[in-house]
Amino acid sequence: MSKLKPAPTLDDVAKQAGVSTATVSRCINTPDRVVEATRKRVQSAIEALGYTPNFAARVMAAKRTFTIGAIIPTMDNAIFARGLQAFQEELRKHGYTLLVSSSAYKPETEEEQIRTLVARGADGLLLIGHDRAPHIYDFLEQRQIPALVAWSFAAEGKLPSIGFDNRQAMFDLACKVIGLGHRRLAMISGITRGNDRARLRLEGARDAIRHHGLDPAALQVVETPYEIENGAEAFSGLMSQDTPPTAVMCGNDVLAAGALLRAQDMGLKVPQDVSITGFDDIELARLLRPGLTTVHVPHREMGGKAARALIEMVEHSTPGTGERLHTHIVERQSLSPAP
Amino acid sequence: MSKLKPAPTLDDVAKQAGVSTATVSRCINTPDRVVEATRKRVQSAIEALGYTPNFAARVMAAKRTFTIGAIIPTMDNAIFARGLQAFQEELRKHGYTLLVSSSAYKPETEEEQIRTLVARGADGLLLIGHDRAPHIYDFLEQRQIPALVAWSFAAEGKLPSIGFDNRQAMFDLACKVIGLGHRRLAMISGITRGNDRARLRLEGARDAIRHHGLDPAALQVVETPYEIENGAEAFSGLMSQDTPPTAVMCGNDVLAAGALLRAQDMGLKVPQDVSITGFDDIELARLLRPGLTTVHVPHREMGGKAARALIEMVEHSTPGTGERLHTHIVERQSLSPAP
DNA sequence: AGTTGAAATGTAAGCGCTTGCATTTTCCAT
DNA sequence: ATGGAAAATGCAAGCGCTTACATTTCAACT
Repeated sequence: MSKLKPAPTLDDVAKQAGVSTATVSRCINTPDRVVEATRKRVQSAIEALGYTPNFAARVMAAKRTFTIGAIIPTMDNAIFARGLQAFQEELRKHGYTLLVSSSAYKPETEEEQIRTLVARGADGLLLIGHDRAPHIYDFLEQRQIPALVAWSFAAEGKLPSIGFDNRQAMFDLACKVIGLGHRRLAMISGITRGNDRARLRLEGARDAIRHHGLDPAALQVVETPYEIENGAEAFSGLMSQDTPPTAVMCGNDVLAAGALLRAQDMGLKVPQDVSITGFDDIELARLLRPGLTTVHVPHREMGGKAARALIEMVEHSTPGTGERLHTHIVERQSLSPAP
Repeated sequence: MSKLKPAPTLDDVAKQAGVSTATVSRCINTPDRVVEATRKRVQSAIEALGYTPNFAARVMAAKRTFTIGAIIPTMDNAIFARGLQAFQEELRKHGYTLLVSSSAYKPETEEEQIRTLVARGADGLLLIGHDRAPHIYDFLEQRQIPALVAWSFAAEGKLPSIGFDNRQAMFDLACKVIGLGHRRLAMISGITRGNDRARLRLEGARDAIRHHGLDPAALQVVETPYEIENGAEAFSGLMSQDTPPTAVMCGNDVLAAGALLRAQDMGLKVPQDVSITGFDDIELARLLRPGLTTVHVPHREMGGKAARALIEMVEHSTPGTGERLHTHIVERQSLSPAP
């Protein structure tokens, strides 16, 4: 019944204001290049018509989207939530919009998402970690898409990175565990294939074993996807051996939460019977009982700095500079001296 | 130094394959309208060139984006994570991409995001809850943008909704609390302004008070934003009164987690000294100790159904049909009979 | 009043794709 | 072989915007 007016266009506004489309465009994009009186007239035309610029058309004409894409391994748990939130907030301050997608920890999916985001005209990309097929880096370079890695710092990476030293951080934590007298250790690691953060964390733990002159066999390792249930399963597998570990280090807080939960279900007291540690210091770590001893990662700082660095790359076509952020151990109650 | 080839276009592919651009376009969009041999030739040209269609151009020409926008109040905690994940997965199955943004619980921001998403050509919109300024509904209608509400069911809403009955659910929970003998009750509610979920949950609790013939003053109410710290603060405020409540119902699990944590810090035993309940049944509810008694919301089901309903609306221009989903109380350890 | 350069505005050419319509090719029944 | 309908392909007009370049307007000087 009702007439369907199509969305108003620049032309409609121009006509209504009695100016050319170029002037309307300038009013929107470079207001100072238009005289006051005209600007006002255009402004009221815009309001009268309820005009909103068509994004796709603008992109086509201007070759800029003011959009930054980010591909994170998962949205499901809180690991990336705070850092990404900070990233988005900083972007917003500079007039950029964030497009997020998740790769579900699958390299193929990540590649597809990268292509999608590039096709959508992302001015820049935020990627997590350094491990990915070389041809992806080639693609990015060929297309001249500024990209930055976060959550993992590597001075000599293909892309600049803003992150921390996963290996060193886990090394420090493992040293602390060993220093507390633990000699039968286990690590519940994330899947290391295609995931340098997981791999480096595991390496860091191994470094510590070596550093303290312990038998490499003193560290049992289980690899499993980052999910609560998997942490729980891995934990019970580990603890139902004849001589179970006295400390279980987890590749991240989610896995640790699963372990902790399962420990309680098994009637094991943490930390009296077994110590558990995490990594990331997500909010959950503070909420669990006992509180989780873990590695604190400066998520918000990382997100904010990554945003600024990426914008710098996009706007000035600079190669971009990385930065190594500091982590520290947060001691709560889940780690204590070996029994 | 290196030559910067611009991204290959349809024209390049057409030239390389020796066909017209129309044929290349058809190869991509309607492969069955192109003969086998041609299709192969085009396909290899695409691969040889590393061609990716330009999204903005496609949108301009086709007036379709295969993009659905969603505006959620927050990404910061897990309240919307699972439902949204399911929503996205279902969308993906049907070839749609999800664009998410968060309004930070601010109506003005929500409106801005709606406009942005529409400008970006979203084929449809997912909104949370029914409370918003009428002119937003007018805008959506005028622009003919299919939109659906989730997380709150209302048969007579301006937009179809796929959600549950917040009021009834909280009523049921409150009845259970009262049935356990609690007579001094408190509710830590989310901010009700512009948030029908929060408002209806509070109403439900009040309904229960009335239903059991209790003095309305038997229910103390504190309104505070949905953040852990606020839940904690509200809780200590409530408990440091002369005759504190014996049961504190929280507007959601995040608030409840804060309350629980603070209770422990205050040396209060839950549920012996005070009972605490939540709402939503996010993962956290299961991880806390004691486990949180809460209202289970079928997040994944809701997300999946919302996606299907919205796609239906988009593709067939139907008005869309809502659905009321069922919730149920999950009993864990944080609620027990009054002391 | 007449110049003149700067500021404001207008003109129009694309940006890369889809799609209605026109044209050519294919293939079958005759 | 051949006519003709159906299938395949080509042609070209936009989609709504930005921006280089052309033109007009304006104000400040002679």
